[in-house]
Amino acid sequence: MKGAKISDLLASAGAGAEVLVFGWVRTVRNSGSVSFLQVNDGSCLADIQIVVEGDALSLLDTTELSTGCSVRIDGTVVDSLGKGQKYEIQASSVQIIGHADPNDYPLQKKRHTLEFLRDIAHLRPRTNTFGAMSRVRNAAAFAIHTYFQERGFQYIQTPMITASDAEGAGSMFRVTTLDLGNVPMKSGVPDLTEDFFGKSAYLTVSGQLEAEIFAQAVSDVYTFGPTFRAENSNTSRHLAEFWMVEPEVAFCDLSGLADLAEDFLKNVFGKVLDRCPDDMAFFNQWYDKTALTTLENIINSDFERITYTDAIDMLQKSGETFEYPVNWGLDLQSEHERYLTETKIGRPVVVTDYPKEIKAFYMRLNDDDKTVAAMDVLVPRIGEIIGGSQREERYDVLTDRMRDAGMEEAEYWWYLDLRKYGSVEHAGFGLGFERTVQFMTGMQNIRDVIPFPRTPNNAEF
RNA sequence: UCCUCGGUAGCUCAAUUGGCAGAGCGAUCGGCUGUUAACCGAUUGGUUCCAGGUUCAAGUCCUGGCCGGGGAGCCA
Repeated sequence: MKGAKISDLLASAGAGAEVLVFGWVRTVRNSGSVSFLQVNDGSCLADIQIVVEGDALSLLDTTELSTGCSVRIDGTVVDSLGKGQKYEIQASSVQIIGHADPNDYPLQKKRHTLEFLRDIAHLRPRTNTFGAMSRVRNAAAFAIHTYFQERGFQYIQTPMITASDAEGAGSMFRVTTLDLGNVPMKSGVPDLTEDFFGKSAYLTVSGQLEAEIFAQAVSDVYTFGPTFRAENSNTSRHLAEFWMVEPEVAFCDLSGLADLAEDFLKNVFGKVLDRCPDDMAFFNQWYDKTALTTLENIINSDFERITYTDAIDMLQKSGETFEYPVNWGLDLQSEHERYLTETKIGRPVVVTDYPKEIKAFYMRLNDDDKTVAAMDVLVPRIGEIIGGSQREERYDVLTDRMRDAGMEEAEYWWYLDLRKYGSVEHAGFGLGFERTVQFMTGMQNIRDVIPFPRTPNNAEF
């Protein structure tokens, strides 16, 4: 006999149904001849209350029952006599499956700090916060796939190991099978021809270049997978391993890409609100009182679109004093982005057409010869949630840009081939999945929106 | 990597000018006829992050290190 999910049981089973439930005990309350257990199985935020009395109680050693135990409950759904829940289960039997010694089980019947829970990442999914996080992440991932699948985008699995070491900014993790205690040397440097791939290999920082290959064959594609950055970043918004969504669209310009980004974000936010109302209400109550209204406002309003040049103008006329200078040609700092999206405009902003000097080589050069068709989607509190561009599809312009960037053309022969054979305009962006979840839930630290965060000096679990 | 704040009981925190290291929660035991982070009573709790130094005396001051929070840069 298979147990019922508590979520199904609370939603559909009426009083009188005989049920079997498996889960973990959250709290035990003993009161005279009756004991109350709250049991959670992770299917929903709510616990189900188990009432144990009479024969069921006399057969149970309540001193063995404690927070963290796994249990099997046989019983009947009844209308609750108490306040706080509609239904409860009148147990006919309670079996302890696995004990959790209360003397050393770390999770207590009280709130813990997020910092403490990070140290016990193997147990934190049993808390309300991380149960809710797991469900929201799941709903968001599903919404992302659904969004693209319903619009004819193909899901492309791009490689995690790459041999090109200049895909863009950012340090990469080296992948090697060489014995670090005994590296083969040749002319005083490591002989990488002895390594697994015969040359340097790294963990990918983006699936974009490979996604472009498929976009220029099957038109609309996206990737959704892990991405790695070896930067020594210690902030609430950075991870060494994170998940990135990268749509790449053929026959699409920057304006079309901005339309896609806006529609996509609104759609995903809407689906998560729809699918996880209890979890989102929980985050709204405990972590960010504005989370729900912010998301609803975004869904129902248009994103502001401004050029980089407009943004510089706004910042210079703002009357604000910034720590970093604002001048055309300089990149926007976090404080500038936050001023624009939080103070000046008050909703998501798409900033486009940045100076070519501060953006990547593959971004399409505009007719002014000074700017490129890049876009960043900025949202309050997080800053950049999406970075994207129309790609340079003109062979000569692209090779000029690569030369300016000091890149070796030969290493990108296949990327250049795409511009030689049936080249088309195309565009794509990268969305940080964890930043999206962080934004939706109002969680302050990105380490609390991924199951097992990888950051400098931390790869436990 | 830089700036800044912090590290005291299982957890969350207090400890005045350098002068006996504490509270709440948890846990344990007992009580309570339906509880909602149950409640009431008692008990239990310490390498004050580590290594040096100053001092009659260091949780507190000094030096070095480790770890964590917040901010910055890099970016998603």
